[in-house]
Amino acid sequence: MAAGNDHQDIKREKILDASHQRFLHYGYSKTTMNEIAGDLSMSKALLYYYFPDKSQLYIAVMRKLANDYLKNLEDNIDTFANLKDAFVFQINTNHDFIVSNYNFFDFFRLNEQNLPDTIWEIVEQVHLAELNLLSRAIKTEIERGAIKPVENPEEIVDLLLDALHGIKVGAVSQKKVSFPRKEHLEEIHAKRLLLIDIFIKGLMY
Amino acid sequence: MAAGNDHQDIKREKILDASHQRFLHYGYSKTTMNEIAGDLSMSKALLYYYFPDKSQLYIAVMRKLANDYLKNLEDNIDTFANLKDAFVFQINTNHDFIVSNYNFFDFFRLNEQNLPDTIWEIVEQVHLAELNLLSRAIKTEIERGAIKPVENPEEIVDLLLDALHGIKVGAVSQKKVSFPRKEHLEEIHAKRLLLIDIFIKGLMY
DNA sequence: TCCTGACTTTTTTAACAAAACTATCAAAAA
DNA sequence: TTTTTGATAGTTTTGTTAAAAAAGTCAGGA
Repeated sequence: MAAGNDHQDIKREKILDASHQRFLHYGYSKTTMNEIAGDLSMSKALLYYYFPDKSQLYIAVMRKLANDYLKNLEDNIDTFANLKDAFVFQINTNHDFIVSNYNFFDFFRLNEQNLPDTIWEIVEQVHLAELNLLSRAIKTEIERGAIKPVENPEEIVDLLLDALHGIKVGAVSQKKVSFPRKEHLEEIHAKRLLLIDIFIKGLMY
Repeated sequence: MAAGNDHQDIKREKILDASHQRFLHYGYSKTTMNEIAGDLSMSKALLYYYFPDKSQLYIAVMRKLANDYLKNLEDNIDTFANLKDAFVFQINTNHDFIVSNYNFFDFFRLNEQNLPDTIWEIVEQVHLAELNLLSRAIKTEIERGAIKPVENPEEIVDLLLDALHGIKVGAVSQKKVSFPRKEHLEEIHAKRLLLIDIFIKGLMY
């Protein structure tokens, strides 16, 4: 029983890896179940033995990425001496995450049709986790007496995350595109560091 | 000659008004030249006598809106005692402008296909004007000694405008939609005021 | 329990005709 | 000479349908 599940889990992982590669390079709608099965030298029907349908497979890949990202954040966010370092770590981690999975998220935008609705739940989940982690960091900093007490830390963090998310580069017309181009990521990252700097000072005494 | 041009200008204004109404209610691609002509009880061919084509007509409407908006900003932005009031005036003005032309801008988003490319020039123009006005406000405040000197005021204003633009409300999935829903505008406005407050404090000594 | 080939059902694509719309123009009206 | 229009040419969008591709199922084999 246990050995059987182990074997199943290993196979599931292999399927997730192969799917990840396909989705990363070609996106959801340009990846077929036959192609994934072909990469793994297995029949398409076997994919349906391990995953109920294509959308659930995609979601499973996404969930794995999200878990890795959150794990990284949770393991480190409490280790910093002050609020600014914690916030800087969050945007650095986020930046690295986006860079290494750029194509995956490039496809994962409004342009892509037929994306399963449930992915938004994962995004929501990640967002809530980030909100909690950073709110806790603010509360700690207030107790420490380093910044002014605020009635609602979650509100402040939500505001900051929105603001960070709004940072774009280039001309206005370029800013309208939903997902930033790869060559702009570094510049966006730099601007976010600047925003963090000003924002944190605004919270201080 | 002068009387002739006057008459032409009046007619052009009437066409712009009728077009504005149509574009406001139905958007660019769902408005036909026949409908505009019908509203004015004139032939479609006459529209082409006053405007070279449909896109130029749309752009003319847009330019008129932009000019009114900028005029309002330029006339008042220098009359404030401090930087915060100037910034608050900017977002209030912007808010009112969006509210009263909501449908126009609701259509004016990525969903709308076939929008003439040249409209981005107008958006860019408005953005640059805002950038200049607000940068000047910062410079004034620095001379006044109220905030810390910054090497590049334009950079700061650009950052703030991006951040303000990123402010959304509701769940993450809702935030993905390009243009905010009408019932969220007030909440967004409130959050922007909060962001301004923190941001300005971050610029102060 | 794990796996497959063959099969059914659903979705996407391509081609093309019909309809709607933009844009033009010669000529009439003012 | 300037302003206006009906008729019409040219282009884009829409609707239809058949073929191709892909998703998803299933009976049965190892």
